[in-house]
Amino acid sequence: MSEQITRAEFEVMDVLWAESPLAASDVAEKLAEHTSWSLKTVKTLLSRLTEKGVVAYEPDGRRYLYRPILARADYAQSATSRLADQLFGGRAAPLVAHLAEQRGLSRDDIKDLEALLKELKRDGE
Amino acid sequence: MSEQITRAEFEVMDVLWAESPLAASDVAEKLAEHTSWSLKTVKTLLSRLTEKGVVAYEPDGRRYLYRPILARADYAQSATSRLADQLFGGRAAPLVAHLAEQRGLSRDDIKDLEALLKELKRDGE
DNA sequence: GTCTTTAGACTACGCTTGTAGTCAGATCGA
DNA sequence: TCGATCTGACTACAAGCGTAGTCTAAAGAC
Repeated sequence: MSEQITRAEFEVMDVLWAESPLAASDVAEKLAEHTSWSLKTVKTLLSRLTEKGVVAYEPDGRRYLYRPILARADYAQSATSRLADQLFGGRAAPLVAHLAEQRGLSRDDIKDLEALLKELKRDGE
Repeated sequence: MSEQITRAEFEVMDVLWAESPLAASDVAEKLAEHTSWSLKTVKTLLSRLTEKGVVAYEPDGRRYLYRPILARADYAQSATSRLADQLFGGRAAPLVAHLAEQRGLSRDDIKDLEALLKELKRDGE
């Protein structure tokens, strides 16, 4: 269902995922911290996102407040799946292996993963 | 360094990663198994990939043989990292959690991951 | 009540991407 | 040797994307 979200659009979504609803100017302000996009640009991106059905807006006086429809977790899941399918035949282990190889996993990462695995094993039985 | 590889370009790379060097017609033939791209399309994609510096070619009679310069593992690593950074703050565990939640992990996946973790722990000490 | 500001609507424009088409030279088959 | 064929080089073109600009109506400043 959900159409492609582009890089620029993702940045906007990420702001909305962190806090919503927000007016276009608020989104632009947050984005200004790490981009140099004009308010116009941000508004265009918001329009495209609403066209794509992943952001909704409601009137608030003479402006709109925007909020995500697509949840971050859903987006994360589909993006992760796509990557796993494309590159690793859908398997998780080689994916983690690549992450580990490139940057190493912290002790905490390993602990989290172990806990996760334990839980998965319990569920699987 | 490596520029963006698009979806269509990735399909071409995937063929070359599986077997190389190949002539354009061979690549097109393999791709025909799951796409309906014309030979022309495939050639355009190969040209763009060589422009991007991720594919090299050598003359072979009156045609070229293409081979990947960018290794599959390198691409996989950078794509995986990008995803992890974008969506999971660079952490592996939540990434795996998402994969697991959506599709479950097979017993083999879990075994592989456990082995990988054991190894990582050993290395870390 | 006019002037300025601010919001959204609509438009723009060059670059990238997906998907080819045309042209010209080399080669092959007869 | 002469056309058919195959290859690469170059060109095309619409849709998507990054990045705004203009137009217009409403609201606030005085």
